[in-house]
Amino acid sequence: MELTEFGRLIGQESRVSILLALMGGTALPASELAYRAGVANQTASSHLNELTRGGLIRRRKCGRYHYYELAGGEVASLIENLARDLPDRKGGKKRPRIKPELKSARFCYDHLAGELGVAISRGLVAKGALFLEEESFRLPDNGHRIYEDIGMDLAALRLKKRKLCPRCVDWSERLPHVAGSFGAAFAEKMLEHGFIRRSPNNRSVAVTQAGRSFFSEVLNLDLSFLNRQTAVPEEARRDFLPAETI
Amino acid sequence: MELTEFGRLIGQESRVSILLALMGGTALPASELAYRAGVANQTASSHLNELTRGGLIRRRKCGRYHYYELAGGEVASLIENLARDLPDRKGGKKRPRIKPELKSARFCYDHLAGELGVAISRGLVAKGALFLEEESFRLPDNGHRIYEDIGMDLAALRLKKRKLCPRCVDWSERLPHVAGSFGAAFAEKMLEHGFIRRSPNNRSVAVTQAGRSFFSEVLNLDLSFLNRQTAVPEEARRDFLPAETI
DNA sequence: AGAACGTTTCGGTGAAAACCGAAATATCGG
DNA sequence: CCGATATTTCGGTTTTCACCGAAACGTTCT
Repeated sequence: MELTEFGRLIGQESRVSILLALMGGTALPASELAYRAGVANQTASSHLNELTRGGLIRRRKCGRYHYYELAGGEVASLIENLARDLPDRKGGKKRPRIKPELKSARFCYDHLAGELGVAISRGLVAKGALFLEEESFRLPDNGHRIYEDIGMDLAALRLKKRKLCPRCVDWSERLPHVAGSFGAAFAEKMLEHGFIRRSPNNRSVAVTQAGRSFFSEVLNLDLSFLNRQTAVPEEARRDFLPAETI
Repeated sequence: MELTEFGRLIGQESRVSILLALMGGTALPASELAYRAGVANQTASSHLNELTRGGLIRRRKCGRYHYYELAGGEVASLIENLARDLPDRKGGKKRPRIKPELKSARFCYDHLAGELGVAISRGLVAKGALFLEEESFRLPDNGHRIYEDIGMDLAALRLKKRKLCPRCVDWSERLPHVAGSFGAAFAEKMLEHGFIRRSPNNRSVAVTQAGRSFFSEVLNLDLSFLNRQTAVPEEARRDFLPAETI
């Protein structure tokens, strides 16, 4: 894509809202995206069309529903990296505050990011279950007890053509955490075991009681950052969604 | 800055032309930028205003001339990285061809990039005058004969607060080369010694005969990539500047 | 088949903004 | 001080495009 073309696409609030809504990696139907962007369905439809033509998102039809999703992990990291590296305007107003629940734990496309994502990667490294290398992480050749215990099949992951465990430098934390097929599979396992739960509203993630035990006992993580925010006991699907800040 | 705001700024051909014209790191007067963008001075002036307010460029007044330049190396790498990572539109037209003279050797803000930049960094590493590390390069503690011979003062560079020799992953080559205060000082020395010459039209760089000797004899570089393009014996300031592709 | 629903296409409106001519401002060189 | 040059500000025109109402299209449900 052209630089100008890309700029035009992300130079408009509604389209950015759509992209940010998709940053969690889940596909969403057109009307939901229209709702989150705060525009009529027709308007969103044309935006979705442009984003698709630009190669940033793609469409999966499912009956009468049209699900849209990011065109790939590269697009997600492109946007995250961009948001991370934008210069602070000198005299002007500073960057808007990051939502606390996004800062502490969120999905970055298909793997975990935020303080939790960084902490997990650190914990795995500390346990010798992951090695920090120059461009990416590396998994131990013989696997690791931790992965067996949660039922991950590393051999299957190695066969995929996708990068196994590249480093992703966090937008909010500016620290590396593990991405790629391993990062995605690990996050998936965390969901399966009920250690984390996705928010229905955005890409933030809540750590369950079982998750707290797992992370603190198996990975020795310090989860104090989770207590900073006032705990919301039961998160309901909100009818009004405030505009997403990345 | 805001994601949307940034997108709006680079979502317009004239403003992108201005930014690309400044990517070489040299400050240019307003009228020159208007000329390169192909718009009237008044139009360029308003664009320059917006880019300045967005923190992407800054102004240095010099008498009746107003010189504009990129706000810093971070902005340059932001744009280079962005251009590098943009997705290819699937069915659509592919990315425009890179100009050969930009591909082979160019300035990236204040250091050398392109095939020449990558080759130099490689050559320095091969000579033991530079070490490739995780996030950045490293210089030998005792300096190196090469730097003495070209008159570089490494001690002075170490005192600057700017990063000494970070890695910059090339937009066209997708390979690391050396940036930072060292990268800038090295490029400056190459200019001083007449090993390279800047194009007056864009940020491309020509290697002189003396430069060829230096690079091939001192750094053992294979400079065959310089012969791919039809040599332009004397590059004149062109009156008509074709639109810059990044 | 017909109603209901999600989505897209079409057409028109209104607002934003890219652009330039003219005039204002600032500096330089006599 | 005056004319020349570089740049910006102001005003007005034109283009672009975000937006939504209405209608068309496709799928599901009954």
